[in-house]
This record gives sequence, structure tokens and C-alpha cells, in this order.
Amino acid sequence: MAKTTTSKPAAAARQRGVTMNDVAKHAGVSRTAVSFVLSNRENASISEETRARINEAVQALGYRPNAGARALASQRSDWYGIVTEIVTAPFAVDIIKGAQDQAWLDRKFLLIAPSDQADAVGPNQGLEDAATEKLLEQRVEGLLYAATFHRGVHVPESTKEVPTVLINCFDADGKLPSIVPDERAGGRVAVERLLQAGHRRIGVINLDPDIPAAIGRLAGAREALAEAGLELDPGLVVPGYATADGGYEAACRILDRYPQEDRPTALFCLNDRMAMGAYDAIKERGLTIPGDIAVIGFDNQELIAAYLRPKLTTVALPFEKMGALGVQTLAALTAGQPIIADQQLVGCPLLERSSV
Amino acid sequence: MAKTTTSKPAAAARQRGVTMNDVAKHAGVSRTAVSFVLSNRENASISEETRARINEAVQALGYRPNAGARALASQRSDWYGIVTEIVTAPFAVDIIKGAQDQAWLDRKFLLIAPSDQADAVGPNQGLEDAATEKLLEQRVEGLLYAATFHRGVHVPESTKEVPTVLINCFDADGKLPSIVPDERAGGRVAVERLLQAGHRRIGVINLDPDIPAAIGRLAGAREALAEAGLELDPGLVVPGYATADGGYEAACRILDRYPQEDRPTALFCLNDRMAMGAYDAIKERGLTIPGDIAVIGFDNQELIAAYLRPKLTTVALPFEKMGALGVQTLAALTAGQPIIADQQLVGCPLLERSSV
DNA sequence: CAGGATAGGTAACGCGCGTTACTTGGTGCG
DNA sequence: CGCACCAAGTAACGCGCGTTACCTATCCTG
Repeated sequence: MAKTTTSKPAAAARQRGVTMNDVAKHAGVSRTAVSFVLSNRENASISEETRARINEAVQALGYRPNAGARALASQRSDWYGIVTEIVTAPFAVDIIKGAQDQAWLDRKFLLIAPSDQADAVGPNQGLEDAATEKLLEQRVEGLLYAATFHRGVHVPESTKEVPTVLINCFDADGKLPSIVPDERAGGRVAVERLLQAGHRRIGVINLDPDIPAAIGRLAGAREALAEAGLELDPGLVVPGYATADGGYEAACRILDRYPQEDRPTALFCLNDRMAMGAYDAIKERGLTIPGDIAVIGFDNQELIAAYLRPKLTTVALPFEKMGALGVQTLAALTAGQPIIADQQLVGCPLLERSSV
Repeated sequence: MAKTTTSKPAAAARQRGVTMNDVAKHAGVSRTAVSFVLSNRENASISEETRARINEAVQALGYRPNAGARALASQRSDWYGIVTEIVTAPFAVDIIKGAQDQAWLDRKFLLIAPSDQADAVGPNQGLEDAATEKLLEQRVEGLLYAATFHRGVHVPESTKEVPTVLINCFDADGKLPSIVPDERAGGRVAVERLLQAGHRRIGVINLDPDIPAAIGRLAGAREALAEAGLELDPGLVVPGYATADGGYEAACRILDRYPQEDRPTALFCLNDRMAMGAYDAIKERGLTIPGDIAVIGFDNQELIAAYLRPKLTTVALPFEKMGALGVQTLAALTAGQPIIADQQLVGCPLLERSSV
């Protein structure tokens, strides 16, 4: 396995551009022939022998196709673009990973353009126009928009020029197809798990009640309870800021509100950060997890859920899957297939750890 | 602000490609003239009037330059490529953000290519070749390699064809310039902070002692102690797995090893995950933070450090800055400037929160 | 043995744009 | 009036490649 210094290819390529012409000359054929074998044409009509000679020449010269020129000539770029503020927020970066991997499989290149967070809070909630523009200049074949958290967004007009799919967000004013987590089913599976463990009095630490995550997860929780013939005691639902401190305070309120015999035996925290705070509130009172109080979270923020003590049982947001599905959907659209559904829901799997 | 439906531009552009020729016709000039005003040539010699006419035509038709064609003709792509496994690991995604933002400022486009984690553990520790190859096919002007954690890497041979900079890693066998965190200075500032708070017996929860992070941070800690006329008691340095559990166990050992009067009054945890575990060990013993034991971490993993109770004082890894500096360095190299230094160290700032 | 059908190629155009060389009409100057 | 000069603009080439139309030799068929 001695590393021979026969890296002539690299040396040759370094001097600014081995082209198909060079390959053709080296192999003693026309450039067209080279193009044919490199693109594996069906009706090839190139003899095995010259095909081999050409491949040798490619190796020998270290030829590397010029993607730009190819795109120009063939009128297709093999690029998708994704506009996202996610780069800023490690939280949902798995969307990108899922999309990347899927694109890679389809031999597409994913161009990632950052979207200014600034816009996201302003009156125009749209993801950034400049990024979209840049991507269109690259002649991407399709566009993806990905948000850090599930919400409605406004998308730039120019988007209408190419197929577009939204991930973890939905078109607030149009009909663009979108991929979003099935919050309701997620809330349901969480509470079902608690019921299955024998809990009957379940406290819920809520998020801002107006966002899709809160609406869906709470509805799911109610469904699960209803099926068990139970109702959600309004006193057991407390709102919290979406932080550890918020979770701590909410948990304190919920735990101190009732005499011990009425105290909930389980807490459904609508996100993991709040669960983190709830842990402190519970431990502070000399209670154990899950012995005295079971806790279940949502989001599966690895850095928290997998490192809390005991490890947090939680419902995962399917970021990676959403990213992959987004690319698949986009591929279908660019291939001219009709839109399957305006909104595709992706399941949120329960991750069993040790807090229930 | 009524939204008029005068989106003729979009409509015009939709039908596959408004070109410079179309603009030229619409403005009644030659394509060359259009090219000149769009690229803002110095020796323009285009009258203000026709320049205006051309710009109007651009607006009217919704013309958008074709980046690929431009690259082909001008022989420069305005693209940098970054090969990284970071997409997989939210941990260091800020490197990408920093690089993105800087590239955006320089009007460059950053192509992000995923690197298979698989390779990173194998005997060939190199970041993936396929990704590099793909990027070179796009004719990127420069390459960046970014790793999730500070270490030596092997880079594909083909890399030598364009300027290359390593971020958060260094070339294990060559001379490629790299940007890495100043671990030593970071360790030093952490311990200095503890000393300043009056601590004299400081425990250290170490990482795998062979990795650059551990070597540097520990050396820095020793330096700070030496300057205060102190030495690091070997019994106070315990190794730990780089997880919360590892930190918990290490903290238990260190806390239980000494009678109360000899017990360290502060713990320097070489990463935040271990600090998270140390918190539990401390609280379990009925001790308070920072009253009885001060804790300082490293890495500034926001999801942990900012949400622990009390919030964790820690030393930040300058991911975003490293990303930006990487792009700046690359810009200098592509501009033909000589390499400043083989290895640029970036400072690790102390983030004061509430655990010291 | 004429005629067509194939295998095995090649010449040449165009993708959209940057760029260099060239043209043209007007103006200043001796 | 003749010449140089400049502002204003254009024709035309080439970037590297995909693709279509064409061309030539060989083989088969009737």
C-alpha cells in the first residue's frame, strides 16, 4: 500500500483546466465521442475499445467535468436551493442534513442560502428575498424553505418561477405544498405513554397557546385522555415561557397548587427546555423522577434530553425525515408530477428513555 | 400600499429565461452595451440616457443574470466550497454560519458539501473525497474544511488544486493553513477567573488527555496556577468521559476523595456536558453552586450552559469567528497573497453567568 | 451486385455571457 | 480644410459542453 507519487493527474489538472478537448486529443477521437461516453448515452454506438481509450485518457489527464458549462449546455443545473434561517439555529439543523443526504442520493447539489433572522420578526415574516434571488441566479431547479420552528411564513413572489416546497412551515397565503410535523399525533402518543404507565392525573406545561406546536400537541393530549374516558383538568394546564426557567416556574406552580393526594403524578412538558426546568423543580421538592413524578418532553433536543439525569423520555420532531421528504417532494414536482397534498404530515416518534 | 398585480416581470421571466439579448432588444441597444452597464465597467462610455433605458428594460423584463454562464465566460465562479461533517453535528454549526455571513459580505456563494462521518473514524481520517470532487466540479475558487471538534485531519490530494483553509482542525501531514481555537488561552482564562474569585483548591475534570482540546486547556490551567504560585494537585485532576454521566462520576470521585476541609471549592470542567453532570453530583450532596462549589465549563453549548440552573459560566469556542476568519483567509489566498501563518489561533472568550 | 441498414464515429451549432477589437459620427485645433 | 481625437456603441470570438445532423465504411439481403 505504499503511496506512490504517481499523482500526475493532479499535477496536470492544476494548470487551469483540462477540458474535454484535451481528453479527446489524448485519446485520438473527437470531443463528441468523449461527451458520449462520459454521459453514458443509450444509443451510444461507441466501440468498447475506444470507450476504454477514452476512459484511460480521462484518468491520465485527471479530467473533471465543468458543472457550470454542463448546466449551460444542457439547460439543467442539478441544483436545488434551500433558503433557511436554520444555519443560525442549531436546533433544527437536521432538516438540512436530511435534505442534503437525500439530494446527494439523487445526485443533486443542495445550495444553502442563509435567510436574515431580521426579516422573520418584522411585519414581513417572509424568508429573505435576497437569498431567493441569489439562488434563482444559480438557476436552481427547485426551492425549499425551511423554518426553525413550525409556523406560517410568507414567501417571496419570485418563488413562483420554480417548484417550491416548504419544510417545517406552511404558506400563509398561498397554496405551496409543505411538510410539517404531526403535532397532534405527537401530543397524543406522549399522553398515551403516560396513561399506559398508569398515570391518571397529568399536568401539562404549555407553550404560547397560539402557535401551531401548542395547538396541535394539546389537541392530541386531549384526544388521548378522552379515549381513556378522562378530561384535562384546566387547573393542570399552565402556560410557560419556552425556556428552562419558564418550565421551572410552571412546574412549581403546578406542584404547589394541589395537596399531595391531588398532585399530578406526571408532567407533559411541551418542549424539552421546559422539561429541564421542571426537573429542577421536582428534585428541589425532594421528589424523584420517575418514581414520584414522571416527565415527558417534546422536541428531542439531544443535548438536553440525552444528558438530563434521568434521561428524558420525549417525542422527537422528525427534522431529518422532513428534510428528506421535502427533497423527494421537490423531485416529484420538478419531474412534472402533480402535487400530492398541500400539507404532508410527518409522524413524531416517541423516544423512550428513563423519565417515565 | 395596495398590492398591484403588476407582476409582469415574474410572468415574463417564468417562460424559461430572459436573456441579455432580450434586454438588449427591448432597450434598442446591443447586448454588449447591456453587459457593460450590468457589470458597471469603469471605462464605460455609455451615456446616462441609454444606461437608464437599459436599466428600465432589466426591470420590465425581470431579467436575472445566469450565474453559470457568467462563470463560464469570466473564468471565475465567485464560489467557495466547504466540506464538513458539521451538518451532522449541530454542535459546531456556527462555523458554517460565520463562514456563510462572511462569504455573503464578500459576494461569494458558499457551497456546502457533507462529509461522511464514516470516514472520520476509519483509518483514513480524511474528510470525504467525493464531496471535494463535487465541489471542484463546480469550479470553486477555494476550499474550506471544517471539523466538529479540534483535531488533525488528512485532506484529499485533489485539494492541492485550489487554495485551501482548515477550520477547527489542522493538516496532519501537510502545510495547509488552519484556524483553530486557542485552547491554552481558554484554559488559562477559566482558571484565572476562579483564582480571582478566591479559589485556591481547584479540581479539574479532564477529557481524553490526548486530544488537542485537553492538552491545551490543561496547559493553560497550569499556567494560570503557576502565575499565582500554585501547582495543580494531581489528585485533583480526574479523567472523565465527555458526557454528562462522565462528568457526574468524575465529580463524585473528586468530591468524595477528600475530607471537607481539603475538598476543592471549584471545579473546572473541560466541557459543558460534563459540567452538567457535575451539577447533579454537587446538588446531590446538598452543596450549592456557586456558594459551596463554583463550576466553570468550556465550549459554551448554549442549550446546556444557558439553561442549567444556575446558568453556567463557561469559556466559549469561537466557532462563528473561526468560520469568518476562514473565509477571510481564503479570500486572501485566492487573491494571491502569501500565507500569513500556518496556524491562526482564535481566542476563547469567557462568558460570565452565575456558577462562579 | 445493387441497395439498404447498421456500427462507429465527426462537424458544427448554440447555451448566456465577458471581453477585445473595431466602427462611426462628431468636435477641437492648427 | 485636414487631421487627430474622443464619446458612444457594436461585431464577433470564446468559455466548456450537450446535442443534432451528417458522413463513411462495412455487412447483410434479395
